[in-house]
Amino acid sequence: MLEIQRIRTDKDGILKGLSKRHLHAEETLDTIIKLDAEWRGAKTEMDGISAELNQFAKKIGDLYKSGQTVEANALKEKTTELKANESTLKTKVDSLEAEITKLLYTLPNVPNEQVVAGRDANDNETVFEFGSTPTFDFEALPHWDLAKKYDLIDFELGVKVTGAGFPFYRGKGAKLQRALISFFLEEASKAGYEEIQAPLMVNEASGIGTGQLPDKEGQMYYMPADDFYMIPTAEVPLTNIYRDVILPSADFSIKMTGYTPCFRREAGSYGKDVRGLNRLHQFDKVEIVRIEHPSNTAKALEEMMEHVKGLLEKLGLQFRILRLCGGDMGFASAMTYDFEVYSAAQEKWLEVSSVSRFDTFQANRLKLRFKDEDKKSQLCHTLNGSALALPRIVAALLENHQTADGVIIPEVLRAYAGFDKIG
RNA sequence: GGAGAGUUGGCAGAGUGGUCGAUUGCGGCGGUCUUGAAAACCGUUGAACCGCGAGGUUCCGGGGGUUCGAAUCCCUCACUCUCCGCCA
Repeated sequence: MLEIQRIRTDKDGILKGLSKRHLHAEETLDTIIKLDAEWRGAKTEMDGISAELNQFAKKIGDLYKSGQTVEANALKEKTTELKANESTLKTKVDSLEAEITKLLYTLPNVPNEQVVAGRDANDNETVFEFGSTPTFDFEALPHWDLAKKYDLIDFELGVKVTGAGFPFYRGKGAKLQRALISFFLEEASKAGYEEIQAPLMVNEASGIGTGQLPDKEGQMYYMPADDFYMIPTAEVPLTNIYRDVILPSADFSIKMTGYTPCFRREAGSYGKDVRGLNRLHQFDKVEIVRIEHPSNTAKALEEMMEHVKGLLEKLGLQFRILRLCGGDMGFASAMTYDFEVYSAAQEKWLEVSSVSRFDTFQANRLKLRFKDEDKKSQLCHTLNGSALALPRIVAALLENHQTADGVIIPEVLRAYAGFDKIG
């Protein structure tokens, strides 16, 4: 959520930023500014009346105590009208507040100055490339065929037991999952992230804190009996640890990592885009989350990208990094880098990680602040990224490291997996 | 699932209608003393909003009500804890 203060003072800057998302927010901003002015007027007036009423109450109390009942009763009558005015104003203030908040919720984050304008994925900028496309002297199979051939993943069984998008992993497939999770968590620990096991369901306040709610309910599984949401990413529970927290000094840098299954209801999409592991309702992911002083955000983002790069290099996967254009960025993001791995057998790029800075957008909703040198509360910055999401990594590993007689497991995974080849 | 008890400032914990944004202790910060530290002593220490400022308003789990006046009384919702039951 954008800060109202910022809208008051930097409307043009915000408009310019949002236009990179192809969002024309002038009308919304003007409405907010107008409502805010009304709100401040009504609030000031109401506060004045409250102050007056407080004075009366004090006087009446004193009069009663000194036995001057008649005078006290006379004063009481004077309060009636004031109370009515106060009540009217309160209604007005409350409804203005609600209206403003509702509008604020509709505005996405303002893109960073480095972000280019653009409409969709076609306008993203490639900022880094690594590796080369493997070539095969036999007919390379897509991962869903490899998964079947080596009995690694059973999609049909998932349909039977749960539904589409909930696969079973078995044998070496299951062990490969576990190996990847362990590898990712270990690497994150080595990089200084605290490993955390988080709940897989969260309450409504947490959903609002990180921006999934309101409005995007449909993307999450919801348990009405208990009013819980299944997490779409570990970002939600990890970041919400710091909801309503004021860090005591400006000297902090919080680095967390966690493995969780992630649950996405998703919508739309069909055909080969959702085939196999490309898009699932439940998948595994190791997430990294950082909470930083605003002056450290750029550096933190850089470090997170280096971390993810390192993982992909160690797995021997060809990848590229895209800086998303305004139109392709998530609602809460100020800047996002997507990591895509090339799938040789599918001949397409698969998104395996998304590293973003949110600046104060989440912190404002979370009320996550720190005390600066002047003991003033200031909003922190939040960042997060996948390091990494498993399914498409598995797809790429199977497809890119396949040979005519099996799939070679990357060196770094062998100790975790307990085998060096599938098949 | 059954029964009961709670929810107050970073923490602990007072406070049953006005002098309460709230006693006290711990912790934090500043100081005195000390070569330095500890101890002791003194002072200080919640958040949000409106206002150029002076200052004002709001917040004692959330919401509503009674009253001139509510942390305190009433209603309602949520959550937590204890005991019993069930259970990984």
